[in-house]
Amino acid sequence: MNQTVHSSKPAAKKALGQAKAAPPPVKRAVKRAVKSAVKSTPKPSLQAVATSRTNDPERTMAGILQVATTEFAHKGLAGARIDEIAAATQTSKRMIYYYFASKEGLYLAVLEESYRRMRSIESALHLEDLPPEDALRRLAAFTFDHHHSNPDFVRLVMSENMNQGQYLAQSKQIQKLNVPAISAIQKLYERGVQAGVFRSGLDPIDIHASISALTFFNVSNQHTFGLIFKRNTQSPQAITARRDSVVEMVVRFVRK
Amino acid sequence: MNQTVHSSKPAAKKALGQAKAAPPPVKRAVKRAVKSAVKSTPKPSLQAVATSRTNDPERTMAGILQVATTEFAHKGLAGARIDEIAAATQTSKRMIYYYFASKEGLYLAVLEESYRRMRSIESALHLEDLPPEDALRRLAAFTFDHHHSNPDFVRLVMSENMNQGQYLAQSKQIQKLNVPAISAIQKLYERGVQAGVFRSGLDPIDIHASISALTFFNVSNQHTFGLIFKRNTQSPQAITARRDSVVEMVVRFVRK
DNA sequence: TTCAAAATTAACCAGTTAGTACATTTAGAT
DNA sequence: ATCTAAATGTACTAACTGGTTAATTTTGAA
Repeated sequence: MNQTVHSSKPAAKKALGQAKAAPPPVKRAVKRAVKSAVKSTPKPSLQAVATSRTNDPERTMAGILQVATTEFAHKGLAGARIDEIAAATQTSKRMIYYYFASKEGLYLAVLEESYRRMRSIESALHLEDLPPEDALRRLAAFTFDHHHSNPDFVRLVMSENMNQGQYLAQSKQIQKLNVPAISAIQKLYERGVQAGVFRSGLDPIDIHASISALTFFNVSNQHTFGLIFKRNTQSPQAITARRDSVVEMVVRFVRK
Repeated sequence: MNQTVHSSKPAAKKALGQAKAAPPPVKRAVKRAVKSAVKSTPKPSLQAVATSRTNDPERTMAGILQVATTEFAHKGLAGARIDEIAAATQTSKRMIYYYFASKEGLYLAVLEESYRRMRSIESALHLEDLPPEDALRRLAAFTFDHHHSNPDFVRLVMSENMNQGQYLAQSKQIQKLNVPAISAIQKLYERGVQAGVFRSGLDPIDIHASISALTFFNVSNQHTFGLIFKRNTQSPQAITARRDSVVEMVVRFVRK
């Protein structure tokens, strides 16, 4: 008869396979939260609080996402523990399942949120205002710093590659976000070619791949690399030197 | 009284912290196996086999390691399942613990074995026979192919970086292996500088880092990258183009 | 031939972990 | 003021999972 979609244990595995475990409550809650954010959000004063509960779905979800991001970034999907996420939250495990339906659902939400945040930061670089080579240097240096100061994002991407991209593949959202990133470098490159400072015939995506590779690896493989070559790859000097080297490499690659 | 080193549950956590879970049986078994490999290895003929057991510790261990390598490479340390490894083996779960003491012990053994195998392949490149730039091209192209055709190794390294290198840090063995790798590129680079074709003042380890980054990323991030840029990064043409680009990038970086 | 150590098997176990049932409280709409 | 849906807390569970116990068979050496 009318069960709640599925009966007992196989729930998680189903969600995994279907990518459609997204619970209705989520959207409604978000909508409401936006509203409440507009209207002066009457939070109880610290004094008045004693034993009463405060419903704040937006904050609850945001809190869960924040904690979960750290957990998944540090331990990966398989290594992360829902109980530990719940414990580090202001709320309970029940709420995680209420909003995100499953461990996989939460992981996907974390992935989406992280990608979204990263791309939104990337936007305001104003490469158009600079001469092509300067713009390229700036882009490379910025990407380097970007990865370096967002290790959790890097680790989430590593984790997702361990998962063979199966969760990213489920998210239409994320895949839309990344088209603008490439158009920036494309315009920059074409500008350089027309100015006669860049050699022609290169593929913007290939250039982007190289920049990503050089800057991503610096964070993603810091542990094994540092260990094997007995070198502190994370000292300020090492970081600066490495960034200069990466920028130089990228520029020399496209320069005529 | 005389227990087998440790008594009940904390065994795994101990192995993790101490790096000294290596069970005595291992070395003895290896020694013996070498011997038996010399003396015509009396394996039972296929016909004669029926219900009797055959002791072959070397093969048992090798089989476990092989299966475990695949499992850990695909699912990482946390995602891997001892039961699944055991099931895919000719032998039983008990044997895994007999030889490797714990999940972590097995993981470390896999890591060591993989690093060892990779480095031993890298040896015979004969870069000395080529002019510096050709040698550099060859080294870069080889490294690219090497990573591309050993995705399991790449994934193990990714996994270990997710673990923040804590298992690699336990292995003296592995850390010794990697010094020769850098001396090759160092000699090559110095040769190029003296020949006047490479610019001076570069750091061989930095060059190595760039080569590794460009070639490693191509495998490690193939899933997320391909998905986001809607590009098949693994077609033969794409691979060839990418390799050419990487080689060109490296050469242009060091060239005068 | 005997015998002890090494190798192996099969059944078992206790802690962990994702997920749930159920009861309760909050809050906006009428 | 009332009422209903959304939000939340507590306690629970079934399955999984790393690891073990105890008994058995092989094997090489004396």
